[in-house]
Order: sequence, then C-alpha cells, then structure tokens
Amino acid sequence: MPELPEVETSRRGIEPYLVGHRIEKAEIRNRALRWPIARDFERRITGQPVDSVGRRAKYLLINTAAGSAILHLGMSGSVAIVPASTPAGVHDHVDLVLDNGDMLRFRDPRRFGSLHWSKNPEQHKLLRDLGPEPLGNDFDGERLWRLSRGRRVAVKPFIMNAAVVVGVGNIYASESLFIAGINPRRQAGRVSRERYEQLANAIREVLARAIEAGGTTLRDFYGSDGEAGYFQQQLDVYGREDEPCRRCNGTVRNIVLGQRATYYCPSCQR
DNA sequence: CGACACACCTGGATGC
DNA sequence: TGCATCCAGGTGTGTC
Repeated sequence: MPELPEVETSRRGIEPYLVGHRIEKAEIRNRALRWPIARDFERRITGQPVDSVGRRAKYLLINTAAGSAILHLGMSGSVAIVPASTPAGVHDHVDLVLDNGDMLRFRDPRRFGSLHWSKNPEQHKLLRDLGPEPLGNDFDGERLWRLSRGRRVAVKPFIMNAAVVVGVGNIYASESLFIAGINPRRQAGRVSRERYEQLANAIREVLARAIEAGGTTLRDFYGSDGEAGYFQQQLDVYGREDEPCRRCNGTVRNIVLGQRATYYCPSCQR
C-alpha cells in the first residue's frame, strides 16, 4: 500500500517508540524478501540503541551509531509496534525486539519489500543515485523542465522516475497531473516550463495533504497494523473510472501507461 | 543514454 | 461452493 505519505506516516508512527531504546534481538523468520536479508543483519543491529528514524524516498532508515537498517515496504509491507509476546502471523517476517518489552514488527505478504544494513546509508547502492525529495528544497519545476528536454517518454512515467524526483507513486502521479491539468500521456519533452512549475507545486501539495491525512491516525498507531487512513475521499481521479470529474463533470478515464493503471479527465487534462 | 518490458509474490475481487 | 482469472499502491534489472 505504501506510497510516500504512508511511509512518512509510518516513520512518524514508529519513531517515538524506537528512539532511545536498544535493540535486544532481531528475529527473522523469512529472509526471502525482494533481496535475501544478509546473514549478518542480526549481528549488526543487535545491541544498538536507536538514535533516530529517517526516511529517504520510500526507504525507512533506522539509525544507530553503528549504522542503519534500510527498510523498504514494497507494495504490501507495513510496520507496527506491538508487545514482544505477540504471536507472529505467516507474513510477519521480521521483529526488532526492544529493551522495553515492545518490538517493531515488519509484515509483508507479497515480500516485495527489503531490509539491508549499511554503515553509510546515503552511499548505499539503493539510495545514492536517487533524485531529490519532493518536499525538499532541491525539487522544483525548473528541474522537471530541464531534465525533460528531449525526452519522449510520457510525462506520467517521467515524474515516477526516481532519478527525476523520488516518492511520486502511481496514485499521486495521477492525482498531481490532474491538479496541474496535464494529460498523463503527453510527452515529457513537450510540457512547458510554466506547466512544470504548476506540476511541481501540485506534487508538493498532494503529498503534503496526504501526509497530513495520514497523521490523523497516528495516535492509534501503537498496536495497529500501521496502515494509515488512506486519504481515499480526497482522491480526484485515482480509482474513479467512469465517475464524474469533480471539476468539469466529464467522465474520468482509466488507461494503461507504462503498464500501470492511469486515471485522468480527458477534458481537464491536455 | 533512453525507453520499455519484465520480474519478484500473495491475496482479494470478480466472473463463470 | 469451487475454480480460474485478473488486478494491486514498487522498483531494480535486462534488452534493444
């Protein structure tokens, strides 16, 4: 389920329960995630107090003085803080047991997620070539415009390219293109600089709003499965095939672009 | 380099 | 009810 707002909501949810606590034990029941969990992972993390919980793109970073656990939730992953005695379900692959009787539990039915250990996570292979954070200062319309010159790929897969900007997943790609009034199939190189400014603003706005919406469930995070309220009622086009466009009352269409479901309003988005 | 198809895996919804 | 089929919010990799 996780797009960037869900990952950020998870980060905020777990951080207060981890910071300042020592990881007494790492229990791994299934190492076969997208990449096998390295055999020395337990040894690396055991005994380390957690300094902070960060996020880079959709990767969660559990930071300690000795290094960081790099956790990706994939398509179906979630984290939760539960009492250490909680029985594990079939898809509960990893527990990080804390010194206070709680633990961080990672669950991932589809096992598209991943877990690595790195002494220097920013330089890790999975992170080092990533583009800027959409809510940070290095992302703006000028960057989208500059990187898109001469590119024939459709604008939707272009903004989902993590080398361009991270964290724009399939839902929010459709949503931000609707807000900016850009047809998702338009060639990236044929979008004007002005419209890229609007698109960058739309991406920031929709992600920030979704994080706020996720934040409303944070107080229930303890013991939950970590899946924040989904922001469903605020979606303009995603999942609304054949329903009326909220802006023009036309019909929202569903097409496939880059093998991904894509929703848009043909009359509002050109 | 850019564009694109494909791979990984399970569960839920849908249709017959 | 049972079974087949389709679809899913991610992203690294391989090929052309």
